[in-house]
Amino acid sequence: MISLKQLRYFDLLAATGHFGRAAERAGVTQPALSMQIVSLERDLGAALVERVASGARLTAFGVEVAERTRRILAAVHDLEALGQARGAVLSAPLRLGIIPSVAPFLLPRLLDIAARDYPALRVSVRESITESLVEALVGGELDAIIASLPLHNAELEEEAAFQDAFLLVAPAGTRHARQSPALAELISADELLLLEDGHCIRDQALEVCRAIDPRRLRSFGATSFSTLLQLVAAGHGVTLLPELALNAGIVADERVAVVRFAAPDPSRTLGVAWRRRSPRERDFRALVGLVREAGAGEAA
Amino acid sequence: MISLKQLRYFDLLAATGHFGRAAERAGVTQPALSMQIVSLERDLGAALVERVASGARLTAFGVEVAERTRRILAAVHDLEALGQARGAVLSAPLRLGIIPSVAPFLLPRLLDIAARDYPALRVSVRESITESLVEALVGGELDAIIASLPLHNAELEEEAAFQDAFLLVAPAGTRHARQSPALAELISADELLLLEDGHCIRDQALEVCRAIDPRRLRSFGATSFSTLLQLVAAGHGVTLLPELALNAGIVADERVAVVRFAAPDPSRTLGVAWRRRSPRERDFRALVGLVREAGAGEAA
DNA sequence: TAAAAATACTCCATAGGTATTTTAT
DNA sequence: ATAAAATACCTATGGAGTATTTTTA
Repeated sequence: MISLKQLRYFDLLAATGHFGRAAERAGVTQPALSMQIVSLERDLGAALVERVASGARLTAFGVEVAERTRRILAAVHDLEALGQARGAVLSAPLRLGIIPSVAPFLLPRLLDIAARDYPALRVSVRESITESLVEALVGGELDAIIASLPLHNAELEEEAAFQDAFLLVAPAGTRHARQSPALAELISADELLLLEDGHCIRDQALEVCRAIDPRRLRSFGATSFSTLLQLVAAGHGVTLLPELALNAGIVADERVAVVRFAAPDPSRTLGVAWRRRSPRERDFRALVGLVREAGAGEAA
Repeated sequence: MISLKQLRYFDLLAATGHFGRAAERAGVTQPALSMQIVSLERDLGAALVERVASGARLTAFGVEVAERTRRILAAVHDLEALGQARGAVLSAPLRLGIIPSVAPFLLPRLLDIAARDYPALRVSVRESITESLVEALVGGELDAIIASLPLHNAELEEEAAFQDAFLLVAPAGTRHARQSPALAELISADELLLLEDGHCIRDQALEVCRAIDPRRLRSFGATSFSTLLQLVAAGHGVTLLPELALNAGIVADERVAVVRFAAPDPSRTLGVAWRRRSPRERDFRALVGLVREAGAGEAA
């Protein structure tokens, strides 16, 4: 009969790939963990890991079991949180994920507002691209994430906080800088500068510039807006910048001009997502309010 | 620390409402089960049941925990099934749900076909309305259900098997019986006879007869097509019958006429649904094939 | 008063610890 | 030869059994 102990140990083993380190993180000795893994393999009727000299390597079956294990442990985690959820709103520690194109501009104000309204709240933040945030969220490593919505994931629930418009940033004096309102159709593939692959804002920008064939883009991608702005200032092309970033004052270079697109101006929806049936839904809805206030504050 | 043992016992307690009977079903003594429930309550920090003279009554918190518990146990059940899933297709016992408006006409042929193609398969069937089938499916009591799709449930995956057309059944000689092709708009609320509330086919029939205000319907509802047909034969009104039922030969009364609607004739989609990430997806897709064959056989 | 659950206690299965051996590179 | 996991063996926690008491309608 399968036990949660087996699953907890196996989850750590899958994460570390090493019996000894998994045991250490579980707070037990290596043989204790080994025995539970063996018993889990017996219960499931197949090997979960391949024992190699460097440690443990998941079998294909093990990968499948590890994923299910994470979901089960996340559900148990939520069940345990259910008891505590009946305390004050946003009082329990919050493990928050946030995408890189938002984090530097929203987090400072968000944390200020949170500290003001919910002084007891302790927030730990992970910054990463949407894909890995969603994975961590579903796997129970995070409680909620701030990202561009919708995420199209049936296991998640989400609520929009505010709209973030895209603005065109071009070298001062060029035709794009004079254009008003800017037309996304006029941007060509060889002048558009974007963040590297994986950033949702890259895909969104390409969505805005429908005429561009993604394969014709320059192959490199920047890792930050600052880099992009430096490239634009040096005359290497144009880029799209979310209003959120602009309002945070990251454009302070006379060599670049910022142009608003014609209405309806392209924008993305920023908001909060969490696991369906998380007992902390009340917390997360309150968080949406904070994000909205932080976003509005930046936009003001 | 929460254990599956606690959850398994609590699930039985929630189902029986009685410590003694839950213990019996768990195969342990009453004190053993009681202690696990107490320890679960301690872990969750609140009472799950109210101890009354007649047994145990779930608290509001307990109801919430019971629902989560069922989901967790279903996920664990699926995990355990993962090991066995690598046997032959449709070889493990199948707990199948099926709606009443389909069961009597499809099941005989379906079971014949299954016995022919998968002699090792053991099927246990539960017949009930969609709502309770879905609940049982999500809770892990059933492996798959045959129902009218789509079910609009994010936790389920589904595949259509075949279309089942609606036919009009009217007393022979009346205007409806002469009408060809039949017009759903000509049916009035006081002559339409339907199954009782909860049967999906009732809602589907009302969907077909858009002009009818459901509140103006006769308040009673029949519990079977046979009853409906008797009523129609006796001249009490008309009803809609799925082609599946007709082909099973349940209309053998000269006093009633069956009329096909004009193209595009109204129909419902029948198919199979199962829990997302069930390891037996391969089984269920094979089942869809059987259902399709059984449905086509009836339609021939 | 009767049915049901909690408590008291006893026992044993098993999880986990330490020490050691086996395995793989 | 070395790191890692399995095995052997011992201990102790706690899950489960029986007997009994307490609770509640």
